[in-house]
Amino acid sequence: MDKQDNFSLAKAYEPQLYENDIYKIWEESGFFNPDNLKATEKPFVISMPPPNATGILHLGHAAALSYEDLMIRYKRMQGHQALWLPGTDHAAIATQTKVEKILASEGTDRHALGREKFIERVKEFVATSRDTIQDQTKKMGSSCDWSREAYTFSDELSGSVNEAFVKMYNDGLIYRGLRIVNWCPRCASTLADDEVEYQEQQAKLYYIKYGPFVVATTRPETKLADTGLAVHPDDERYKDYIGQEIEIDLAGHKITVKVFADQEVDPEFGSGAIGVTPAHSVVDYEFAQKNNLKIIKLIDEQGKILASGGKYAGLDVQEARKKFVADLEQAGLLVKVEDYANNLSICYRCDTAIEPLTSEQWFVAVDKKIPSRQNKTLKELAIEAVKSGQIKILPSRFEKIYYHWMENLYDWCISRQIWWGHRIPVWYTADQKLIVAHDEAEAQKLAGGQKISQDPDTLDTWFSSALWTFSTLGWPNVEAKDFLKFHPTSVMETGYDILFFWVARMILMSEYLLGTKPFETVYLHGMIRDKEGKKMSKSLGNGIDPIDMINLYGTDALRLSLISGATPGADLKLYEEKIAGSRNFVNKLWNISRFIFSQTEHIHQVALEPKVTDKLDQAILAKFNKLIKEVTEHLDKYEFSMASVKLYQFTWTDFADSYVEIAKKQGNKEDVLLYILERLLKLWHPFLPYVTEVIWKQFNTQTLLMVEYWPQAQGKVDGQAILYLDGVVGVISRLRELKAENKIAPSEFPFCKIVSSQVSVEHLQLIADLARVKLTDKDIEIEPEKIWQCSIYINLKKAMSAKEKEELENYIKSLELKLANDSFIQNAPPQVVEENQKKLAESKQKLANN
RNA sequence: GGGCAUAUAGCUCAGCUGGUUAGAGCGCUACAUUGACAUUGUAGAGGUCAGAGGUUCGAGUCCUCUUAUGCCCACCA
Repeated sequence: MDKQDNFSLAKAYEPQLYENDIYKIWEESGFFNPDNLKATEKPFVISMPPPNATGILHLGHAAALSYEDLMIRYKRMQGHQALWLPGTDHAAIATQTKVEKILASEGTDRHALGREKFIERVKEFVATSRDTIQDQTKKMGSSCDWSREAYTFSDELSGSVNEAFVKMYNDGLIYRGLRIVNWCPRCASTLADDEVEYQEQQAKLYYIKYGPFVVATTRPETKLADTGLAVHPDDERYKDYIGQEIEIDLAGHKITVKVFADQEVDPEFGSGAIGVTPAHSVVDYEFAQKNNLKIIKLIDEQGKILASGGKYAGLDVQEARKKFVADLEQAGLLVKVEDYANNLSICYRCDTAIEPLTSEQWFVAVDKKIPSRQNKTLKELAIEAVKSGQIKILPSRFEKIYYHWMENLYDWCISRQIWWGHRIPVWYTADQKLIVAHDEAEAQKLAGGQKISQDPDTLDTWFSSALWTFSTLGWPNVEAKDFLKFHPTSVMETGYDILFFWVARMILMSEYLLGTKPFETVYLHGMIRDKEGKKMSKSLGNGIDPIDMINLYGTDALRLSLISGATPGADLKLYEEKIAGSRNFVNKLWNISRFIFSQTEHIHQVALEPKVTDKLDQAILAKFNKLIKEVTEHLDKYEFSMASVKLYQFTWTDFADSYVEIAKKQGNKEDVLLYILERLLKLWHPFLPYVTEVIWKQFNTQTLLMVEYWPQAQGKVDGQAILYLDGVVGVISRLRELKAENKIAPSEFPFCKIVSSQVSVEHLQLIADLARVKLTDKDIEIEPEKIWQCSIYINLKKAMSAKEKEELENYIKSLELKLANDSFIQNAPPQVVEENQKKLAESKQKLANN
């Protein structure tokens, strides 16, 4: 009995018992580090999109980690030196916001702490949340190289940030200028254009008597700083005013506006006249540039009215609006107020309404020709990298979106007024001379002994992330071993929601700084949603915590759930039942292994495909070879879900339900079973790393499955054998169907005679055993039923229902009609015609049998 | 306002360049079950492939329009 001694697998797979140990073994093996892998193929590299160092892992991260680890493990098994470089992002605004909230709950704020203490506080916070993220990343089974773990705010990476800044400044690609910017009053900082989100809101549209005009506005208070009035050039009502400067009295507040014409003005909207406030509207700022308007700054960085607002000075925007509207009304200048739906711009980090205002900031010039790059602009370089096909974006429709975004990009505002982030590497002398340097010492030298102070602003967090693929590999040291070996990276796997924030900027920076692409392929995954398709969020309470799922069902189950059904660019609905289903599959794989091992005298590896004579063995090997081919092809095409579905079907249906059952009856299949199982574990490993590695241990090879070679299909796929197996299974199913239909208990064995010239006696017996019928040689007085290559004589009948009969008759009719159609016979390929004839014959037979 | 995506069984999704009576998993129904697995097995019910036109011998699959949903972009005050 004591085959039990051969193996030690519990009845059900309990992931909690194994996962931590297995991860430790992997980690200690050193194989996460490509330096310890034999180089048989060129390196395969993924830079892990650095999660923000602020919080916990959510399902989006879990999905990304699953896809990335899948690719990395697959490539590693194929003999590539696979490098998956992990890290975290200091996430400037997000982190600062978070810590400010904590401070607020303690009744203090960053100003009370002061800059240095505040930064210390953020560092503490980041250190603990980074540990959490690292633990959770490990829990997902991620085979990333922790020895190369990076952090955007480390000394090394800060060095590359300064290097990039200085180089760009020297090339004239970074400049300081007074322009209108997006200002978040809560963050007290500028934002880049793409960091602004829009939220539809119900607003009021105020119609204000404005000298001889009426203007409509959603923000009446800004009218205090109007310096222009725009009308359509063909608008008869206002033609005479064009070019004039008009003084306007707004309930005591006097302004002077220059009237000008612009095609952009819609004469139908509102009154057809637009009051222009250059300092506080992006559109108006552009009007001002074109028409040489004065710019009066009305609102300050705290959202308060400046002295230019006259008696409203000192009020905050909302109060000023109220008061001003009341004053207008009293002066009889408020014509009417309408309800109006418009888009409010809000901060993507804290949802606060954005205040556009003019301010002196640092910008990256995206439209400036670069002499060292054949006079191309940053924009052009970034567009070309994709247009030329050097970088592929999956799914490809995002390439168009990418072009559109790039083409419409304005200069990128990179200075932020927050404290947490890379300090802008610019120093000022007492007489405001500006010094750009790599560090303070260099700046000091350049200042020639003068006293200097550093610019207080920090850089946009995306500036440092844009360098991620190479700053993590040693750049700016272009001789660095890692940089030479691993850049450009292979795949950038990330969510489509940060295509612009991050992917686009990495391309831009890499093309400019290195003259090469940062990666070959961009794989954009979709968002993870709940069963209703809603975004998972804390406020909705519909979020699933990946760690909870791992504790309940195991990491492998979670990973498989995130992989199957996911296609690039498409959102994935995830729900607990799906994860439970994956858990069931993992357990199935476990039990298949358990059974095979229990049947085996000595568990061993079977190096070569077993030589077999039985057609059923040939068939399962043929199906398996086909599977290897398909799975490999799907993975090469980034069709992860397809690969998992094919593996799932083979494992459960073909292998467990069909072949293992056959093997139980026939016996003596040890080598075929072991041969397939061993390779099946390998194929599954990138999807289900833990359970496969645990089972693998039973082979006692002292090797890790993680670094075993990816299986290769042997020879041509034997299609004949596959058809034979499918035929046998078909007959078994038919017999079971007849039994079930006739309410014959599974334990009963009705007599049955099966005649076939193609199927061996042994296999006929097998069919009978699996279908649970008793074979007899005696004649049974009944019309045989023809299934595949067998004639079945059995005293059972499935009575065709009236509906089924009707359906069959209709089907026969449609076939007859089709075959009677000359143009079908002429146009359709002969193969198709033949198939239809065959189907007709079969259907007629089936009808006759009833 | 522009663009993109999706629409197939109660639910989540396959269905490649047009040619099996449209498939899977979950759920549902019936039956079974103490030596791989109830995290199981066997069988079954369930769809006019969003709607309307068109191309074709033939359309879930191609074209046009319509509808619904979701997303992205956009300076309509």
